Amino acid sequence: MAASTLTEVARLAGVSPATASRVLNGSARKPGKDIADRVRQAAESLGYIPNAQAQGLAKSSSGLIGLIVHDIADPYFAAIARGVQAAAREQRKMVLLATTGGAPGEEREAVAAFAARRADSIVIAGSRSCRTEDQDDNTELAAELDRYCRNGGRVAVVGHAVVGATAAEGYHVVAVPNQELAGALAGELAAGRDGDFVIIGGPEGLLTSDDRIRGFQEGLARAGRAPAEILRTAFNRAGGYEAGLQLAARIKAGASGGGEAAAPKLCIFAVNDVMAIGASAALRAEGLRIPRDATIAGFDDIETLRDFRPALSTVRLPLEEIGRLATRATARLSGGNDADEDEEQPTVTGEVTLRRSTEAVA
Amino acid sequence: MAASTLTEVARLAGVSPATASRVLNGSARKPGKDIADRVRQAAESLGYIPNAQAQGLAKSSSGLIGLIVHDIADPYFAAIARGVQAAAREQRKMVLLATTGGAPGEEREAVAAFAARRADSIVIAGSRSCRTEDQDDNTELAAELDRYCRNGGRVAVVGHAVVGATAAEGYHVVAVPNQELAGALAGELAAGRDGDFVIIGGPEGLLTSDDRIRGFQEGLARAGRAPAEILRTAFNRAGGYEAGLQLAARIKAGASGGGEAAAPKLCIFAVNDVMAIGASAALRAEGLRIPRDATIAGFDDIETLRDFRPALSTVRLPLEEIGRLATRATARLSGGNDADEDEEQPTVTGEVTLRRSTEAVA
DNA sequence: TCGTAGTGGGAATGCGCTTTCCCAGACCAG
DNA sequence: CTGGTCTGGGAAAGCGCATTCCCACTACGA
Repeated sequence: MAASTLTEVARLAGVSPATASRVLNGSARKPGKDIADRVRQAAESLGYIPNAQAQGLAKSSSGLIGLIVHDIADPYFAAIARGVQAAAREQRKMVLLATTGGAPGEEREAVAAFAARRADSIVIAGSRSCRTEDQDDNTELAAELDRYCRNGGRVAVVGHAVVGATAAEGYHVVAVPNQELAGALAGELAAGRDGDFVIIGGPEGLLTSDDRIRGFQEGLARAGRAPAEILRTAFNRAGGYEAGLQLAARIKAGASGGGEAAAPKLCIFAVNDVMAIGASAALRAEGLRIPRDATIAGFDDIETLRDFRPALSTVRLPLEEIGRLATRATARLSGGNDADEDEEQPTVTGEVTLRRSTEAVA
Repeated sequence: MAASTLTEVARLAGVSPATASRVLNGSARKPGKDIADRVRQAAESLGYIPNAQAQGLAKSSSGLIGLIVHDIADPYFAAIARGVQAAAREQRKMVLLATTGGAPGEEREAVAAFAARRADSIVIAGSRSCRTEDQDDNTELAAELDRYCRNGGRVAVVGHAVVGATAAEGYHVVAVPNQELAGALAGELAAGRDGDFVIIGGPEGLLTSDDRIRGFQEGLARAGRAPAEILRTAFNRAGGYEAGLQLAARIKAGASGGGEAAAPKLCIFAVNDVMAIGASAALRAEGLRIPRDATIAGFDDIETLRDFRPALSTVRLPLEEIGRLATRATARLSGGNDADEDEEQPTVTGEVTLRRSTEAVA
């Protein structure tokens, strides 16, 4: 038994398919009450479910929102996804998920797939990369997005514009003040502390990571501190762990080496919480304690990680809200005047959140 | 400029749409090489992207897999989602996401929406509920799923069959041995420990929670221990925290009250990791230490939570694998003989993982 | 030489729905 | 009573593609 069609419903109700369509799926024209009831009843008794594909074909709009993330199991993306999902529900749309591991090439494929499905809009989360090895893929990704926009699609990208994208119609960027916030964090950390700073960053060219690093250095400079050394590693827990091991060795060497009064403690800034947790685990595995032997801060304020001990100092980012904003941005139809559109853009703000992991121990 | 169509490509290449279709999208008939090249080139120059909606309409199959979870930001579901996504990619399909908060009513809506989109299959994750208040919704959900299956859809549900679902064709259940594993956990915890046990469980009627509770009690019984008291609370961190506060008060009362030799320590079993973490946080907030003042174990072995201190004893569940299995189960076409189908079903196993949080302190 | 199978391409139909266009009847003012 | 405007319903034309026929042509054996 195949799913029943509008035509069948119409026949059962004794009306034309046109009328059935008008009553079952919103239309400007409202058929008479008695007829409407008949149709609705027929639909009910047949268990009619409109074929969204056909509807999409006919109306050329699918009710789909494409979401591109690196990894849906990463709590950072999961939080954003929750926001996207919530906003999608507001718009009575469904979200199509694509995970790419962050590779621009796969992102391009995902965009193409979304375009093929005629997704009404696309939300791209996840750090943009401008590494030279990604250059070609980025160009293609930009071209694909461009085409998608020209064909009427709306896209929102979290953080940074896709490298090389020409600011087409319908292209939104939800700016995240990574740099400013990292600077503020550095400022607060620098106050009343005299040890050196070390940054555990992602691979060079990852825009989010680079912004946070740059901002942190700027903040340090403003506080009259020397720039921090930068350790490059993978942008995930494993990377943080690895860097943490290096630092642990260094700290232990410093502690045993210097007979002088307690060498000023190292303050570690990992460019995201997950890396910070990895680094903490490494330090702990090496027998070091936080904040006694070193202090550490992250970025993002991942919800799942808030129960960690020592509580991680970090920068709170309204991840879910970001997802929501991005999604909403793609929803604004070209109805209003363009000027308005730019004004209304709500802006994302974060908040430096100092916790135990960077406290001075008595 | 609208997206270009197959017809346009065909015209540019100087062939019929039929031929263009045959070369661009796999067909049994392979047109001649020269023609194929011409078509491909035309498609390339036009930036042709096939309209998946139209394809779906014509072939009546969408290349979509629907995934239903309670909350995508919950690491449990995020992990499963990752597996589903991976399996979907194997099948060259995309995943459509729906979050329901666990309400059967919303799950029904999601199934209907997936059916409307003609999703090829649906994967339902998340604990089934058999609370009386959900009874009606469950019935409707079951009916909806039934209809979906009858219309050729395949569905896989993680853990338990939807209450009231008639085992239709194409309905798979990925069994998770919650009960057995909880029993094993209880057994291992009971060995060499004499304090009382307390279970922090979800609301009565949540099947997953109930299974784990039942299994744990059985395990306790096998070990010759009295059944544990059960605290019912919300199936999330907040619930765990709340229960933790209660227990903390109780522990403190017991400690101060009894002048006798150290009252045997309480061992807490929270039916999932997130709740366990919540409970731990509550205990800590009340000045109690784990495992010194009480021991605690969870269930799931959520990846993000593994760096927690004290490391949480738990039962490792291959969440990602579960998502993958569920998705693959829906992929098996009715090609093979049915007998085979049942044999091959790979089975999910977990592993009791004792860590610091349940160690006996010296 | 003719007949037949086989090959490769095109015309046409339909997937299920929306929407424009058309038409019959109702209703009102003149 | 007639001409006009609404109103509400139906017919039909797509939306973009897959696919079933059908046909022209070639190749081959008899």
